[in-house]
Amino acid sequence: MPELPEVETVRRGLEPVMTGQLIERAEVNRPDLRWPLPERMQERLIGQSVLRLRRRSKYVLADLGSGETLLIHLGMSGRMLISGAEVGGFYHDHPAPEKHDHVVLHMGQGARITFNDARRFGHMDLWPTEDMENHWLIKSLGPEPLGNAFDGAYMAAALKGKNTPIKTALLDQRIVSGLGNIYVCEVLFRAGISPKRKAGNLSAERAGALVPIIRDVLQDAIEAGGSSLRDYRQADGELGYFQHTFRVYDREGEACTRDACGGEIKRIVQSGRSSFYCGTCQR
DNA sequence: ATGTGTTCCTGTCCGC
DNA sequence: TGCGGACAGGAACACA
Repeated sequence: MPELPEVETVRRGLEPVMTGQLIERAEVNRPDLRWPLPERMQERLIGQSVLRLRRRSKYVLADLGSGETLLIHLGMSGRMLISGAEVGGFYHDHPAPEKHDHVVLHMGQGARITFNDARRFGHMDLWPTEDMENHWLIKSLGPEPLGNAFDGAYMAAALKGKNTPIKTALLDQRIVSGLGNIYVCEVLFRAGISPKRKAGNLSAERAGALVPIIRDVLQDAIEAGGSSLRDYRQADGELGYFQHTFRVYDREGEACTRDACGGEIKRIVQSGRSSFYCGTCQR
């Protein structure tokens, strides 16, 4: 699930129970996530205050009073659960422990944050705050799609000469960071560009036109996530999963929703991932 | 340097 | 109802 909008929703949901609060205790049930968790993680977390919660690409970054930053990546199946606190105006009691609860943070005021990740593609790390941009997972990330450095000129230059399909290029976090499989499909649909088109074959105009579309798609999804946080009425305090309707993703065989198109949504596999697109209006 | 395929894990769903 | 295979929102890594 977690692409940039979901990660941002998780960050916003964690903010009230983390920012300005103390980590009183940390449980590590399984240290072997995608990579081993950092040495002495519990000790380095215990007693630390959370100064601020940030997001870079699909990473949540919690700056601690110790001068270290806790990096959180959700991978494919990572979930964050808040309990012992109000979420969206509703108090969520502590649930029974579940199978893949790998890390549990016990915060001040009795709140608890549980990181659950069945596939264990997620990760956590601790790294000096001042050196965060040099963290090995962060340093080669491309620009933030919602930031100022990401503009039409940049996009055109980044795609120029690329032989790879545009679908693959937009998934490449070095080109632009934060998009995943779902939102790349949605972006290409809105742009009317076939996922099979070679990135370098796009005109500078069409490449540049991707920028406001990418921003809109992400912004819309973040807003949908925000409203799901506001109206939190689910049984648990799980963050980041919100019902969002997609125009093409997972709609193989359905009719294209673009006015007067009448095409059919197709699915192909590109570099091992499904691409959904309209064969008629995406060129 | 680039582009492509494989790999890490578990869970779910679909057809036989 | 069981079983095998495909597939899942990520991304590093090994290889041509």
